[in-house]
Amino acid sequence: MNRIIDRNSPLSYYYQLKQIIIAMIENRELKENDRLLTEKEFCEQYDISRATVRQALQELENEDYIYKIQGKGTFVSPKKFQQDLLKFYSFTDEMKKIGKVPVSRVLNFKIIEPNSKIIELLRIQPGQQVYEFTRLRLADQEPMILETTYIPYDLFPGISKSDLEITPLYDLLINKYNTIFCKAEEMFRSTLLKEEEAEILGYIKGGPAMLLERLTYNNNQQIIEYTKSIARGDKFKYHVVLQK
Amino acid sequence: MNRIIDRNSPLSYYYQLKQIIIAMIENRELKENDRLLTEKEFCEQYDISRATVRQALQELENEDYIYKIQGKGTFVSPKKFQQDLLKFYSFTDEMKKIGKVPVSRVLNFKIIEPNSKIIELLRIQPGQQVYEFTRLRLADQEPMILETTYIPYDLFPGISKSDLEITPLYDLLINKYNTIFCKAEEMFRSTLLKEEEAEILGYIKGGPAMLLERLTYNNNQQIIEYTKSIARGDKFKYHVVLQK
DNA sequence: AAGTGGTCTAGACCACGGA
DNA sequence: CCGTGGTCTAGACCACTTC
Repeated sequence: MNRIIDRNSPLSYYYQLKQIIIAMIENRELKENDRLLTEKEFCEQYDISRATVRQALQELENEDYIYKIQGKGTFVSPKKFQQDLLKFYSFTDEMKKIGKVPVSRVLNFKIIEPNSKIIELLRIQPGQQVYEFTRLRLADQEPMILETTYIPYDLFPGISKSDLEITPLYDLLINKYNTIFCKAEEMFRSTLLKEEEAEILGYIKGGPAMLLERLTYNNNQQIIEYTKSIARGDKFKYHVVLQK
Repeated sequence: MNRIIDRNSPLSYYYQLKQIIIAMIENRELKENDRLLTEKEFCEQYDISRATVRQALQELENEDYIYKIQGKGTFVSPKKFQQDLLKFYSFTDEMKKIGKVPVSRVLNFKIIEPNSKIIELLRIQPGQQVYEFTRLRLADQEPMILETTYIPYDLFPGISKSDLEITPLYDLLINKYNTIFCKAEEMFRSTLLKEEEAEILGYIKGGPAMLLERLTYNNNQQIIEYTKSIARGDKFKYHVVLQK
């Protein structure tokens, strides 16, 4: 990435400036809430007019890369969408919200050669290894959800069972592996509890249950996680708000 | 709404122009895909500079009120979110997508004094009447979903059973009553089919089912619909994508 | 008072679409 | 070709924050 405006480029100046600033944010040269150059400084440094600088900054603000405070300056946005996305799926937060104490037990932790269904879902090559682990989520010591997760080994080498027991999965991927979550896809179906599921969840065989499948993507559009969950139908509900 | 820029107003010119244009769109003086004045014409008509006009139009484009086509002009956006919102819930569209023929049968149509649960959900006053009707949705003649809907009578006086049989509900509310859909809230749970539900849906008692509840809001934040649905668990799945 | 972003002007040239 | 929106300049004054 050239850190100057190319006067012969077919790309507009404001667009080139945007790309320069985005690159600095994604390279971590600029971190969350860091202050950018002032508009005047951008004008001088890149020898462009203030209107051009303002167009670049305005678009970056619209795209949530930065925020502006009059009289103070322009700053790098915290990654709010990623937070929202994770909050959306956070068993821990949801349970705390309704005053329950969340606990997660790792029942099973393996590194395996996946079957063809998992290979297809994770979009990996045959022969690539994946983590497979099953977690039981409890609220106030009552079993709620049984989750089995598949994660490509190559993307996150060196995760151990004890990592999972200590640290929430998403915290691990974000902090240890610098992962950025960009997209998630989730599917719900109703089903009936099988005997072994009923036993683990402490509920009756044939009881109502929600079957959830989740695919999570990073900022390179790679699939970083596939999780299949069984949630107790008497305890679990799903709420969506759609608003402009 | 004054259709001139007030030079003494504390409001900025571009903001005043935005409000003028929004008012024209919401008054239906400008309809979907109508062309607006050109930027030059706005400059002349309101005696402001082109940069000011462009700021107003840029923000309106960001807010999806308008779209611009270089060389052609600026146009009023179709109400895409409303379409998306409805598409999201449109049984008809979903079935067509997978090549099934959707049919809807109105099993029951009444105007009632609602019970306290419905009064609370619809946020109406005791004594106000509501429509209550039950529809069975079929795909290729196979029963899929059983929906019971409650709608405040006062907001939409004069709906008849035959209206519902002829016209999709949302088309009726949009076109006959000029309703604008702004927000919807939906809740899912797993449950087991009761005997009478199983009979209507042509499935086994105790079979898996999805219980859906939906609240729909108009642009005045009034609740215009509460629907409780039972969907066959073996036929129905729900898919969500979250993306920045 | 000095420095920041917010608004606004008057003017220029370019790229695209249509007659 | 002309009219449209797209980009860019150089400069002005205002409102807000900090010192």
